[in-house]
Amino acid sequence: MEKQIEKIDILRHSAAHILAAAVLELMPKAKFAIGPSIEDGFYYDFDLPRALTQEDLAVLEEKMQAIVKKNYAFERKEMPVKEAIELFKKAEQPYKVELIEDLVKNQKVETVSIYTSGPFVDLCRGPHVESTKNVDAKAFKLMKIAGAYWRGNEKNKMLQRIYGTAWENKADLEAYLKKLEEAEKRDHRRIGKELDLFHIDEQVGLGLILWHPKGAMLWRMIEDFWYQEHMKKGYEFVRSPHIGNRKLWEQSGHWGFYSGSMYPPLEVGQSLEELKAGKKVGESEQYLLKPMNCPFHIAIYKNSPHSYREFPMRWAETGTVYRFEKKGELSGLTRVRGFTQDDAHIICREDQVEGELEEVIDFILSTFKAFGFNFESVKVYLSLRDPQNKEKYVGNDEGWKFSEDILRKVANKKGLKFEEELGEAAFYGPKLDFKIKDVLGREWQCSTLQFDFNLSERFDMTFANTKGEQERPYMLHRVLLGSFERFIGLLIEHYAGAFPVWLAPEQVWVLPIAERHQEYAKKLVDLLKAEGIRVVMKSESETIGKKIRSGQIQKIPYLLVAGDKEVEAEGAAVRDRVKGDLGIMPVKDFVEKIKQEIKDKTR
RNA sequence: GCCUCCUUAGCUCAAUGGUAGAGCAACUGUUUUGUAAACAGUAGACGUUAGUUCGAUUCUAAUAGGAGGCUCCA
Repeated sequence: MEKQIEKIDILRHSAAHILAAAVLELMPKAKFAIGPSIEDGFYYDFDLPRALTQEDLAVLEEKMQAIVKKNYAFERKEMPVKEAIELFKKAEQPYKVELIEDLVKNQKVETVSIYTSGPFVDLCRGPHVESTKNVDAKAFKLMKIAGAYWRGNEKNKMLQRIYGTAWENKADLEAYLKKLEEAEKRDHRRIGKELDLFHIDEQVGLGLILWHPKGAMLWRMIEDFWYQEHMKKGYEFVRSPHIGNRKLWEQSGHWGFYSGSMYPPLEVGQSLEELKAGKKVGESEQYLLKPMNCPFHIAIYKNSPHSYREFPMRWAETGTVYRFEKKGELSGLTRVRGFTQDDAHIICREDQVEGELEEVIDFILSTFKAFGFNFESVKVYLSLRDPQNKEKYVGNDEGWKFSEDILRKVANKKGLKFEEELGEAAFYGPKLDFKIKDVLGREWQCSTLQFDFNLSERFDMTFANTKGEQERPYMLHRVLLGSFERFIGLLIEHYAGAFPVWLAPEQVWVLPIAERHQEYAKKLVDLLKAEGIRVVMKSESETIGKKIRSGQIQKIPYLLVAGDKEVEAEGAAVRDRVKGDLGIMPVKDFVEKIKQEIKDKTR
């Protein structure tokens, strides 16, 4: 079904045409590609005689405003294909000609529509606003210049893309710009620095995260929770090494499909000296840093014969994997080269698949909930095989049909609102992907539930069925968080660094007012520590106001002030991160309160 | 990897073709404090390498990192 076109999209698309008209004025030799509306704005791709600069953007904005003022009508004209091709050939617009030719080829169109606004003529399906004046000259802004490949293909020419934002009125534009500014403050890279959680060190290597004590504590809390939940759900834990023989990956098929994004093999069997001397050793072997955990779990399975009675087997591991992502693709914690998956493989019989899929979906939903992610902010995709492009996948058609159908069925049964995406499946099977948006609106895959009907074949996994015959099991691959790195990045942004008590690396600071309160403060600290609460003593010779300020900046859930009154009352003045001063509370009451909150994961 | 932009102290920022200035943080001392910044002092930086120039942090180029796109994302 076609998506309904919103009024604001029409406005944005019209703004894209106005931008193109401005570019035409600036560079009459410009060649035009495409210019759609997008979330919050629009873009237009150009092939230009020279590179655009920041100054050009300002000039183009002025030209756009002038075009708006001129009040050009957007005039639609239906035109036979031949005539349109002629028109754009004459205008030396090869990209438009190519677009029309493709429309003819793929959709068998006989006419195309052309929109004219003043001197600018464009191939366009429309619709548009009536006139350039319908676009508020004060409600759009050109944001940035970027490169983009023609038709999104790396092998094609890179065009220059101008991104803009457009709104119905000035107030909306300003609100949007303000929102961007606010989003920047929640950026996990910024908060990671402010709260001293992690850093990426040039000397260590790109995309490799160094976790500082507070960040590692956060990780620990998440991981502890993860283990607890898996125990409850009947999972067992396995562990596997960081490297493995290349043959393993050849057998799995990963080497054939994805060696390009693996770290190059380590040559093992020769010494460093021999390597330097260029000596090849006969029995040298190649080892790979593992880009995923599955072959190891399969090896564990294959170590002994299995019976149908053992199923389902649910084997989980927080396994660190390494993928050599292209440099330009790396981004903070969300796209890295070394990361720890909260992986699990479920090996089961055909009659168990559906139930297991359902249970994993429930597990995913409850996990998101535990971390405060509102499910509306999670996008779900059913990633299918592209039947046009079969060489990217293994396995037969029946297998694909069976596994795709069952995933769709279960997703529907669970009431998931999902979009289907062709060509996004793993090479060994279809999957359900759960993506969370970051502060800039980019979606990042976290959970994924993959139905694999191929690796068991490739690795010759078997079990004895009720008749004593050998049968192939099915295998589900799944992660809930995705990777700790990415998930923590998104979590930081979700909470803007103000983690709920159960996750906060430092839950309580104790702030003695004067020197004479140090001893009492120390007693408080010891008491809380004995209760398993993560507490820090702030004994610096600073004013109480200063200590409170830094506690607030560090987003510590509770600050306990200890002065004369508290010593007297054998309590602590509790300051809540959000509510402020709660007054003096008996220590026991506070311990009970915070322990309850930690247990309930409420705040 | 490709396109555009950015890189000054631990952090946030300033200035300049004639060897850099501040706030916070750090350190030392004084202060002993009542719910978002006590006072004084000390130490600390032009990403790297070339080029232009009498002289480069400033201009140019390369390189390394970073940001946003594109591509990719098992």
